[in-house]
Amino acid sequence: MDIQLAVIDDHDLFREGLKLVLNQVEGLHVVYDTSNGLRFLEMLDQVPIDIALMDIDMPGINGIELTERALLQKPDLKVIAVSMFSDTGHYTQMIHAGAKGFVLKKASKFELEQAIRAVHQGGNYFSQEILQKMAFHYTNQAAGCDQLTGREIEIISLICQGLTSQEISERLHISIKTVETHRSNIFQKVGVKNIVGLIMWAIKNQYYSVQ
Amino acid sequence: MDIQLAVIDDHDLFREGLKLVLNQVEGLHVVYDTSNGLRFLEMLDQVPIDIALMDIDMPGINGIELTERALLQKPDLKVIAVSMFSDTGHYTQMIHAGAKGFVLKKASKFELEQAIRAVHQGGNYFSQEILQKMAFHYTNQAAGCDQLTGREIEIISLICQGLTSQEISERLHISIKTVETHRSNIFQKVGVKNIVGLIMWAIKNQYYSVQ
DNA sequence: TTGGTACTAAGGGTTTTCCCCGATCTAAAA
DNA sequence: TTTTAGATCGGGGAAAACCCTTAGTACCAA
Repeated sequence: MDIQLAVIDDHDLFREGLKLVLNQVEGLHVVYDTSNGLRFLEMLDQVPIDIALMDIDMPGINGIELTERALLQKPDLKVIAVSMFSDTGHYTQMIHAGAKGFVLKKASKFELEQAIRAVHQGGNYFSQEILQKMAFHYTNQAAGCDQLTGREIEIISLICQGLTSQEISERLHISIKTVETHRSNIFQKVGVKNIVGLIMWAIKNQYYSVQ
Repeated sequence: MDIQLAVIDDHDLFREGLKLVLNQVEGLHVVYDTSNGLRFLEMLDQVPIDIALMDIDMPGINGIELTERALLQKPDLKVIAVSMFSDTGHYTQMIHAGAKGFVLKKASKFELEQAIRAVHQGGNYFSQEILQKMAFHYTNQAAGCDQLTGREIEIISLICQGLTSQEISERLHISIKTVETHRSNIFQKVGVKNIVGLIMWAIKNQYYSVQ
């Protein structure tokens, strides 16, 4: 019996190509594909799907929320994230949502096949780049505090508004050194190396909106 | 006679899929594909290629420099950018380099086919999203604000990607002092006081896309 | 009571940003 | 031919960002 796959990705060209690539592989079969996450949820009970290959950044409902809702609806579904980005914000949220694998879009078809087979047999698969970031965060961090604290989120917002550390310290009536400490902690947690990366991360993860 | 296509993209999965999708289309034939820009330049004289479908963001030599060098080597080659991003920095540089078309990776295969046929007949093709941004900038520049030069737009794009002035100077093979001068001029023209303001401005005015 | 987490703070360092200033070269435009 | 705009490069300096380490306090929960 073939492994029954679904592809959820709003990029038509990529989705179309992925379907062709995977159907060429012995033992794999793409039985459903869509650009629309909500439509996927509707079809989930009607089409027999083993593994869903899911993009994260999509308009409307994103891959993280979609994974959560899909697993609530069908707990034995397996989800593999197939994403453009390997940043911490993306993969931690995806893992937390219940994804069993994370493969980058720049992967080869062999790697993707490997991920599918591993997850189908009840295992996990994470691409090398993700594993390295995990290891980095694991070793460089005092165990597991991956989530941002309230104060940190507050400071992210102020940084995104263009305030300097000096200005933030005045606004919050704390020392500039405290602000700098928070800043460093945020960079580490989020996995970026400077303010530009932080802003991009914050916008991507909706910690800050541009409009 | 089929239209002979080449695909240059470092994302294996996407390139593989694109090849399959295009070869399904009547009258199109992918005769060469690679993830390596320099190898493409070597093959350019040996394989008969009408149109190159080129990614922009690639490790090593990027799509912009690659387009310039390919057109120098084979002036009758036609280049269509197939990019993830539709920001001004990307498409202005690509047009300047000599690309005849610009299609997003989230396009449908029908749109890509349309672009290929238009360019093959000596025309241009730019996706709707690009055209709208062009119009947006055209009208906004008519409304009086200082106009940015090509180099300045290029540098805005690199700043938004998180590169320091040092890194930008290395990427563009110019002095760090030159980068700093451009930076100051950009701040003055745009009317912001630091890098955070610039990034917010760039995103708001669609000089850079977050996703 | 002990341990973990969050928030606070500081020292002391390097790197980068940001802001002056002036300057040369080239190509296009007037 | 002269002017102008764009790109290039430099010195010097103040401010801000960034990095690493250590540490006190308060609070909550096991």
